Amino acid sequence: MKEFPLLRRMIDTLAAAWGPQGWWPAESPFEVIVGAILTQNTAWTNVERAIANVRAAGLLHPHRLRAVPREELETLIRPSGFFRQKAERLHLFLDWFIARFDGDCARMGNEDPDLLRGELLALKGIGPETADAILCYAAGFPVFVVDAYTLRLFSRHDLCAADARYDQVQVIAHTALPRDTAYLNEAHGLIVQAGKRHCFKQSPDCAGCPLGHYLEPQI
DNA sequence: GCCCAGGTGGGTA
DNA sequence: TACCCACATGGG
Repeated sequence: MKEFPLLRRMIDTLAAAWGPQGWWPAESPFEVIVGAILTQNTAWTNVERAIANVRAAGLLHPHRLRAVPREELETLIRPSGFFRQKAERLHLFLDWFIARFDGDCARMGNEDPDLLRGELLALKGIGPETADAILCYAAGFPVFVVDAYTLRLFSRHDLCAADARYDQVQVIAHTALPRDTAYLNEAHGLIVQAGKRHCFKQSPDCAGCPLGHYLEPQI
């Protein structure tokens, strides 16, 4: 495996080339949470349609969204796919979120992040990526979010095995990168951007990619 | 028509 | 632990 400092250089290279990413794409911390659940194994364009429906119905608020009947919620989020599961998951999350924080994202920031992560993971439908997205982008904790792009990029650059598990990949990021919310926030956004541009594979798409020189054949 | 997308949970060996 | 599968829509 390559040395972890490579990762720091890769992120800084992308940051210099592309500038601030303004990740996560949402207008409020609560919208981050809704998006994090709806985007599970789903293209973001479909999530946007679903969130637009929720917003248009005036339901992009914890208490109001919890009060919506299940079938109505399913109809609103249908474009994001897996709509039956996701409607249940949203309601289960909201039960906890309202009981625990009265639906106030800012109050999550006062908790111990490790304990909060454990509570989130205990909820049906909240796995490690969704939990970490909530911790970083809705609660403001310095947590790196691992996703499919991250695994592809890291394994392509020999930072981890192709079948590495979530926590292993996260440890690499937490070891190599500053434990700073703004930095880790940006790092994930840059990796998503790199993933969308197919920087994780050698192909004509890589022409002009800032990471091009990291893609030289490794002897 | 076919493959894939910013995952997760449940079942089985 | 390590697979396998269901879950559903929309775009390329």
